[in-house]
Amino acid sequence: MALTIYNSLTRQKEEFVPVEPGQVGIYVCGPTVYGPPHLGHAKSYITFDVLVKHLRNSGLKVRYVQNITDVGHLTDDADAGEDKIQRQARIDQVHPWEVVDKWTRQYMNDMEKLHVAHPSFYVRASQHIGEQIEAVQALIANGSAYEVNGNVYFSVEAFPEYGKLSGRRLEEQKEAVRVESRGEKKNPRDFALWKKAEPGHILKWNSPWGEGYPGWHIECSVMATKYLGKTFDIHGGGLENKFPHHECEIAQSESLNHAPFCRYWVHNNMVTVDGIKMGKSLGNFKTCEDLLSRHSAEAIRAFILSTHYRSPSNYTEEAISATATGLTRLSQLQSALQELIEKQAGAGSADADAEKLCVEVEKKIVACLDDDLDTPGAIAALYSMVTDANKLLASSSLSSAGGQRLLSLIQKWGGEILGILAPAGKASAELDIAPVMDMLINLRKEMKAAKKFDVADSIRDRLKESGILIEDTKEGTRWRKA
RNA sequence: GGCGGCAUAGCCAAGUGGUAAGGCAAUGGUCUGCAAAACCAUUAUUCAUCGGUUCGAAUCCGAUUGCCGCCUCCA
Repeated sequence: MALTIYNSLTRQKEEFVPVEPGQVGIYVCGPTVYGPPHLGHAKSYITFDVLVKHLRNSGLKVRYVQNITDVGHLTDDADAGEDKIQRQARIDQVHPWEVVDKWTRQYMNDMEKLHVAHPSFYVRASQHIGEQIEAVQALIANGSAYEVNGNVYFSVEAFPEYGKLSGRRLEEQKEAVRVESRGEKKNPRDFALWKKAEPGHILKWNSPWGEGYPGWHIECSVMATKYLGKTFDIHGGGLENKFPHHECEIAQSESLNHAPFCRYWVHNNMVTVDGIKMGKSLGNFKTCEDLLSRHSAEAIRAFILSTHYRSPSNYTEEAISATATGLTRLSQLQSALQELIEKQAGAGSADADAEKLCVEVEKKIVACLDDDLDTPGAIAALYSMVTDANKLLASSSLSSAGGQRLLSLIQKWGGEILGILAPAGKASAELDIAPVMDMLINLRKEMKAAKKFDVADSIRDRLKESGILIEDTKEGTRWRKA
């Protein structure tokens, strides 16, 4: 069984074969750090988080590199516009590096809260200025680029395959672009490799062409090939980056290295809110911080992963709430299994069934993830396993060992890999309310014995109002947080 | 205008030629003093519409309608 993944470059699903057997190099476009991380970031990075975890679980050694774009870049790829970071710095009246630092930290914080594992390492555009300058020089030297007035442009006509990723034909594009936008470029589709710093521009570096800063696309080409090789396995990112960003990356890299840049292009789809594009100008974008204040990380992940990565996720409050409700079945099972394990139940006749169930479910989950990262399918497999596990549990013929087997399975896939199951028992570290709860539960038990059900119900109702649920079972009363 | 994607039950969502996964919501039942949780059962003769290919199509092809994204920064 091996991974099959949809390759945007060939527009079909392909069996994944790494350049180096047993090893995977993956590069994912990270955020430009000038504002709060939002649900769109979450979709992208949760997707690649699961991909990487799945690859590692499959026995592959993965080097996962993600960039942090901390060099401004213009709001407009033509010659107008302002550096995004600098603009934010002006608005906040701080130094650009303060903007960069603040949002880098926020990004990493949010990702950690969302159980998105750290990449193998992050790379920063600002720390690879030298390499970028060298790449631009080499491109000029081999005739792929030219300098005009301190700006350097890549000449798309020097790369006949330009457009192969996005399906845009250069000839068709020419007509569409208005002549007046051409400026000093030889071809209006030429894109900047190096920009001259206008007066007042703060984030700038010395270069053979004077003070300036690197163009938008060159950082990814340089950093990806530096750490992963001239031809590496997977390049990931959001769909909206397919053109022009990724198209330009291919043009630069392949003109420079004369080797295929990346074998598999993986693009995740977008997030909409109530059916409409999420965007700053529309004022409907959901930040991770805001979402995390109202929903668990597990619910957010489950919401994202319950839609295939190549389909758009439509955020509605109703949808994410329903997802969260569904998730309680999984955590209920986890608690029930832990209870069984603590009881140290002896050999059970259902253990063989549990083992069989685990083998089947794991096989199914792996098959789903291997099939172009079908996370909705994997979650469905996990859910139907919950029903079966509950049946085994209800049969009272499961031993602690059998319970442990089931528990390990849901913790591995639900917890570690998909990240939709919170580890149990981590709650209430601040204050141990267990003794208080014991007291209340005993009191309620006495009331029930005395047939004072109104009092017993009142205790239960009031606890519910405080966010604690009381459940009477044959083994006694238990409680949990709502 | 160019490029790409999507339309599956009240809602979310799989399905990649062999006769519609899973979740939420709802209803009935078992259990319970009553609940909760759990389990059982029911909920799409049908996959936007119209044609075509095929023994057979939600799945392939064509047309139509609607929605979304990209083409300017964006995950």
